[in-house]
Amino acid sequence: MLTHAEENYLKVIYHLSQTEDQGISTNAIAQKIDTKASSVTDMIKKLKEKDLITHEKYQGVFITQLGMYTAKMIIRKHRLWEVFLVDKLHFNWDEVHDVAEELEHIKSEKLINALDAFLGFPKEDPHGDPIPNAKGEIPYREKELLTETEENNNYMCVGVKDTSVAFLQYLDRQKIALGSTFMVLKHENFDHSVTILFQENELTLSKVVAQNLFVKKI
Amino acid sequence: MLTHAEENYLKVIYHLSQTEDQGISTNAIAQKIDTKASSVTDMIKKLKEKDLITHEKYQGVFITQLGMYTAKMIIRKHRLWEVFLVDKLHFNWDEVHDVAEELEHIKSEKLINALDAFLGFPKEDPHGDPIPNAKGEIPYREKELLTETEENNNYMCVGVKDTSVAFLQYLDRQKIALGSTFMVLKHENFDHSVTILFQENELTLSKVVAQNLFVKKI
DNA sequence: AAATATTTTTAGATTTGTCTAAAATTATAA
DNA sequence: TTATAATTTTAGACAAATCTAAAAATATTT
Repeated sequence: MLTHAEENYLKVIYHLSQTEDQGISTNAIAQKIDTKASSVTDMIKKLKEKDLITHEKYQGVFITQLGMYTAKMIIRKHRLWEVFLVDKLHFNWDEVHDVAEELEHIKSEKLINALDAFLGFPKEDPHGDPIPNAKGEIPYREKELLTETEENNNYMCVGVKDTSVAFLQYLDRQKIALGSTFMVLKHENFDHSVTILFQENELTLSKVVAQNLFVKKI
Repeated sequence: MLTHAEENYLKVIYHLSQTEDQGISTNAIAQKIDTKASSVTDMIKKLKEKDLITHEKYQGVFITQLGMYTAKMIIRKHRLWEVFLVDKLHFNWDEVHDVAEELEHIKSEKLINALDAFLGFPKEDPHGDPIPNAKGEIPYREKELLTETEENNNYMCVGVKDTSVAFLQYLDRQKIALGSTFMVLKHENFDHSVTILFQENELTLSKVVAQNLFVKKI
């Protein structure tokens, strides 16, 4: 059984491992958890002791199979609770993160599987991120960044890379939500902005925005 | 902001205060929390510092107005989550306590009020205990113990005093649930058992059972 | 009312998770 | 390739919540 702190570290190590085939550095973890490197070193010892990660002094952290499965169960809980908050309690997608960070630590397999069924076995959370199933399998969904799209093709918005309140509220103001469809009109070479035809209007999205919107060709 | 431990102590002190107009003794708290008296003394200092209780050395604990309100908000959360588990996730009434003990510590006023609305502003939890509203008001419901009833009158089961798994499963086996109706046939003087006419059968309930069943005359 | 028992508090220790400051190691640069 | 910089670990400290053992206060009993 893991403490809340151990679960939070493990989740961060899992996410960092997704885009890193080297060992994860102590500093990288410290930065994500917003803590000091010395605290991370201490926690590394505890997670290693529980066979969730491997670690040699000064060599970075690798997550084990057990660690990956455990992390995916935490992520499963987080994302299912987010769906609950949005679908059932009518939270906005920018309001769910902090509450889900607390709810993800509730320890009851029966609870989370019953919640999954109650929600209709959703495949994605309110930000378009995939929800691991009870076995730890993560459903694949085709998607690409708006920056990678082709002009004069139609796309549907299927996810956000940045899930910050600021970005989500920006999208709300532009009336862009998951499921929104549009045509890509022009990739501007100069500033890498993307102009789309959305709800009968031309809308220009900056590079930063385009780099954080996942879309799918339709 | 309170820690989980502080909330658990406060809840226990609140419950003990309901049936005690003296100060609550250190030992009484220790017994309920299943901890040592010395640990209780330490925690008393913390709760006193936060103005949730008053306490003079060796004199027992009294809960303050702030303490009562705070405790009722925790109980509100506990009972609303129990309703959610039973009504929405189809938990049995004997399976909800431990999970609700965890869920009651989730800190979000918006969450708990949205949950209240989602559940249709229930007045009672799955054991018939009243749910404080957002202001801390506790709805009153007429009820008496089965031991106090009159022969040849009709009653409805409206709550349980003992919420242990053993008692709840016993009631399940007898097919007695909240809302069940029956006629009280006989109070047996010898052993204080109560015989009822329930679903066309005579059923004799022991003194222990009758002392823990809340009913209402219909 | 003094002796005994019980309750409560204090003192000091332990575990978890954090910190600062210093030491050890690795990486970078002149 | 040595000097410098950055990273990582260790050492020691602290707060929260717990414990045991002993001391202090209160309650009970003869």
